[in-house]
Formats: sequence, C-alpha cells, structure tokens
Amino acid sequence: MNENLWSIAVDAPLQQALTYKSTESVAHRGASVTVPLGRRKARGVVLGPVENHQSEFELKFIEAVDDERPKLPDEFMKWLEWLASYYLYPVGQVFSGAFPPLAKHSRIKKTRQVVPQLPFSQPPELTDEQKNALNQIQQYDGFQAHLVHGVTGSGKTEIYMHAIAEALKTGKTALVLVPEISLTPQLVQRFAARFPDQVSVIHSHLTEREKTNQWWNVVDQKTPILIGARSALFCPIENLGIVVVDEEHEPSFKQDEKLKYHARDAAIVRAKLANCPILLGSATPSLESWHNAQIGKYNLISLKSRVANRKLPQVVTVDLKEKKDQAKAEEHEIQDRPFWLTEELETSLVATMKKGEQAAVFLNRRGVAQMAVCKSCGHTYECPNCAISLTLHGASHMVCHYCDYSEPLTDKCPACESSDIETIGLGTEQIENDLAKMFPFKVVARADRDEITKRSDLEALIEDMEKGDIDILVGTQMIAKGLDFPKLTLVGLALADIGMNLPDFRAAERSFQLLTQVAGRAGRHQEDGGQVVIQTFNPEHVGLKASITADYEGFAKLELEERQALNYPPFGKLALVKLQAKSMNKAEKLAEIVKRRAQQLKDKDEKYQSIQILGPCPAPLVKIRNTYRYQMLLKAAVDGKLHAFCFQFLGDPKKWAPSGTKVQIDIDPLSML
DNA sequence: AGCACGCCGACT
DNA sequence: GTCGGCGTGCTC
Repeated sequence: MNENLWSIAVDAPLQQALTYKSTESVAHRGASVTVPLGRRKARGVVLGPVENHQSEFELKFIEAVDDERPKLPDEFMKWLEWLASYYLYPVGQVFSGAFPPLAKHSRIKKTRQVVPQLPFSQPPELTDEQKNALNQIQQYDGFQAHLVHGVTGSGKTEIYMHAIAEALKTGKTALVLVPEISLTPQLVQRFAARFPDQVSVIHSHLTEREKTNQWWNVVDQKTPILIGARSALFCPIENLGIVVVDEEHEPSFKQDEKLKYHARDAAIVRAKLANCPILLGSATPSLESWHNAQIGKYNLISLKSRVANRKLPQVVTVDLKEKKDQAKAEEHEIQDRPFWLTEELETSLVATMKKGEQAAVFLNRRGVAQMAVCKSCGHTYECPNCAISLTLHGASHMVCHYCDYSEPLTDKCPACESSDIETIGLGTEQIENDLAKMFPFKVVARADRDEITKRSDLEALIEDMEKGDIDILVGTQMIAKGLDFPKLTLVGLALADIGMNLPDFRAAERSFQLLTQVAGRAGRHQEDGGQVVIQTFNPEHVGLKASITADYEGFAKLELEERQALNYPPFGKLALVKLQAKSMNKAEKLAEIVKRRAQQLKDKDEKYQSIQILGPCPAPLVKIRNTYRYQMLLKAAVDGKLHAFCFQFLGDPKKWAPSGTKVQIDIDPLSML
C-alpha cells in the first residue's frame, strides 16, 4: 500500500498546517479537500507533500477531494502563505478567506445587476502629463511599484484605465483596489463604460450570492478586470497583468480584526509574485509610500496640473481661541448664532445659500453632545460595558459609540437627583439641528454612521446631492472621502482639532490627509474654485498649515524627520501585542507574563538586542464590551529582526496564556488606540 | 471555528 | 431528578 503524506491548511485556528494520509494520488498542491478534524469534518487546501513526518498523532486520511472548488494557482497560494507567516495568523483561516461564501450556482437565476451594462464610452484626449505617466509605466518590465501622486482632479483614474487597457491587450487581467467608501456606483460605471462586459466587482455590501457570482465570474475568466475593496485581493485571479491601489494612504485598507493585513502592502506582494506593475495613487500619499519613492524603491509619478484648469479652493482658517477671548472681552450677551459657528462661516453659509449653491459642514463626531454632566454633583453618564462616557443623540438618548449600549437621559441626576444637567461638546446632530433652524427654507441633510447604514442610503444621498435636492450637507468624515459634487462650493469644518492631538504618531499625517481631502470637496467644478472655512483652536498645527498651502512635500519632509528621530515607520518597524481578559486583575497578570516572555527572549538572543519593548500598559480604552485590554508595543529598526522576534515570542499563545485570556498580534499597526 | 465535556442553576 | 446555560480544551 502506497501511502502519501500531505500538508494541509485546515480551516481552524491552528498555528500550523496539519498532516494527513492519502492512498490514492488524487491529492495535489492547491486542491481543496475535506478532512476529519477531531470529531468533525473540516475543509482545507493541500499545501504540498510531506517527506518525513514524526509526531505523537495518529495520522488520519483525507476524506475527499473537493472538485467544486478550483485548484488554487501556485502563485496565489504563495501569496496566501506569505500573508499567514507575515501577519502571524492561522494559515488555514487565511486560506478559507480565498473562497466565496456560497456554492456555485449551476442554474443561472436572475439577480440584481451588480455591474451595469453600458455602451463603450470613448476615452478623452490625454494631457501631456498623463501621456508621460503612461510612458514611464511602460518603460519598466515585470514588477515595479509606481506612486502616482496627484491632487484631486488631476486625472489619476484615466491613467489607471489606460494602463489597464494596455495590460488587457496582452491578454492579462487587472485588479483595482479602492476603499470601500469610494466604491460608489459612479466609479463602477466609469469602468463599466470604458470596459463593457469586462468588469466584476467585489465589496462587503454585496449579498453572499452576489459575492459568489462575482467571484466565479473572475475565476471562470468571464471578466478580465476585478474592482473591489480590500477583500477583492482574496479572489484567485489568474494571469495578473497590473494591480491598482487607489487612495493608497487610506487607513481603511488595514483590516483591524482577525487577519490584520494591510491591503496596500499585501497588494504589493501580490504584484511582486505575479511579476507585474502596481500603481499606488493618492493626493496625499502615506509617508511610507512617499519615503519608498524618495529612496528610489518606487517610481514617482507626479501630476502637477488639474484637469481642465480647475482651481484650488480658497481656504480661510478661523482661530477659535481668539474668538473665545473676543467673546469674553466684549461680554457678548445673547448671540443668535450657535456657539460652534463663527461669524466667518456664517457669512459664507448665508452667501452660498443666497446664490443657490450647496454647502457642507463637517465634524468628526456623531451625536448631539459628547457627554452629559450633572453640574451639582459632577456625575457623568458612562457606559457600563466600556470605560467611556455616553454620547447624547436626539433629545434624551445616551449612546455608547463603542458597543451601542444606550440608556435614556433622565431629567434628574441618577446620583444626586438634581435637575441641573448640562450637555458638553458638539456632534453632527447638533449642527444639523442648528442649521435647520437658521435656514428654515433650505434642506439640511446629515450623513454619518447613524443615518447611512446601508449602501443604498449612501447612494440615495449622493443622488440627492447631485440633483440639488440638498442645500446643506452635515456629516462626519465618512462623507468627505471620494465624493464629488459639482454644485458644492462651500465646505466648513466646524472643529478641525478632533484627531490632531491624539496620542498616535500618525496624528499629524491623518489630520493633513483629512483636511486636504475635505478642502478638495469644494468647488471642484467651479470656474472660480470653491471656498473652505476651517474653524480651529490650533491654527499653527503643521498638518493644518500644510494642507492650506497644499504643500505635501514640505509636510512630508518635516514629518519624516520627526519619524526618523523617533525610529517610527517608515524608519522603524512596529508590532502591537494586544492582550485581553475579562477582569482587570487577569489582564494585569497576563501583561506580566507577556512582559517576562518578551524580556527573556530579548536577553537570551544577541540578535534581538535592539528591539524595544514598550509597556505593556492599559490600552487607551481599557474596557470595551466588558473586556479589559492591555497592550505592548514592540519597536525595532527596519532590519531589526522584529518579525522573527514576534514569531518566536508569540509561539502558540494557547500553550502559555492563562485560560480566559486572549493574546493577539498586530504587525505594522496603523492605530495604537 | 466547531464540537464535546463538565459543572452549576431552575424547572416540568 | 434532568434540561440546558456557557466556560474550557482539543483538533493531524
């Protein structure tokens, strides 16, 4: 009897692949199989043959080879294997992400059209800059990353489409990644009209059936182009000829749960394995990508001019500190203006409304008020599950923004029964209410996570804005991304400070990107450009100042110097060890164990000398959903063996972490909060 | 992730 | 008595 042994990535949270026997020679690398696991069956993918296996386990037989699932291409499997080892995530669970949620439908049923069928639309004449960009891309052979740096409206999408057309000409396929929020029908339509019947789309708002059908469209090679959010990377598209990552700086490309991968970084590895070019596009590149372009690792393509000579908006900052002092000095008694609104923004709003144009006011915080406080005893309304104050929504609805717990805001303080309860802080809901009162004959709409939950909500809002049915749009930053409204001429930022001073080394970069993006919304199609009014307590903030003068390079230079001095990315590598337990006590104990393990490994091995172990200390939000969180940050130079250290230090947490605790690792964390 | 085992509370 | 809640442990 000829028994072969196979290494199989089984869909279970196991650090390693498992070994199974097979008598027949039907098993092969890339094949999907069903195997017995414990007292049940599990699915898995064959990684390859095992030469000599020794363990205490009695090996079991592969139960069946699953012919329904296509054999995964070798190059794609290498990418999945890289993901599992780089992000230290169970290999079987990485592999299970490479398949659609449902079985393939043999009978074709009528479903909603995911990609519209449109007649071919002729591409516009390219500008010299665009032609030059395409020439540059074509000068390289095989893998090469290109950073396409261009302001909004500089015609990046046109470059993508031409580069894709070139790849298609040679019989290759294309993968386009965009942030979920900018994957709007408009964007899909643009591609569908340029490449009729050649586009599939995958994103998280499709139904399971739609996702499955789109996945098979790609795998069966019915369409050579796949556009999608980060999860589209997991579609085993073959014969890849080009990868595009639009808005490459977007933090949403990093998945912050389960497999904590960065879609941009993973896409670069995908392109490398496919030996094809990758275009990274942004008006405000991440400092990582910018640095890579500076040191010549990426080819930098700069687009300086705006298409059709669209002008940059005129930007005004209003110093709220001065305003506050002034108000005090003059002892303003009654103001009919809401407390958050300055004279400058009010004047602009009135003028814009008079002209019949559209305005938008952004604030990066939902709700009516940030918190409620009893003025007599100081009692605050806190979430019982999370160590955080509740936010007021509507007239009396107190909500937790982390776990959605809610309770009514009572007339009397629950602690001292005083009725002197004050609400503090500002949210989008308050702005909406105030503006609706100020402009009773105008339509004020709000766009934040409370209002926009479904994809259809966003689409309806976009349509209303385009038709001009909305006069003033109030929203959080979700609406500032990737949207383009022709009649929007005024953008106000109620309080630019939120986020500027977060205890995160990327705070300045984030602020710069957000402010640039928000400002870019105004007057994109107007002859005379639009107007932007930024209200802030911090007019000197580097990110803010640089965004006003649109000085990306100046900002990047300053910020990179700072990063280098502190050994932060892109000059250093980071890994965040996340610890969880159901009581503070257990979390503290776990933190001690973890600290000791890390320290011991560092002391033991010379090559880990330069690794810095910071913490562990309680996470900025210690308690969320009734779990207590600690974290430990590991920092090293780029070649400081951080990855090997993490792998060794972590081992199999199940073997050493006390029961009832959880240890996770986030390689290249984007947020420390 | 599943799925079983096992140890406690509340119920026909 | 035993039904079922979910904490704990294991899977080639």
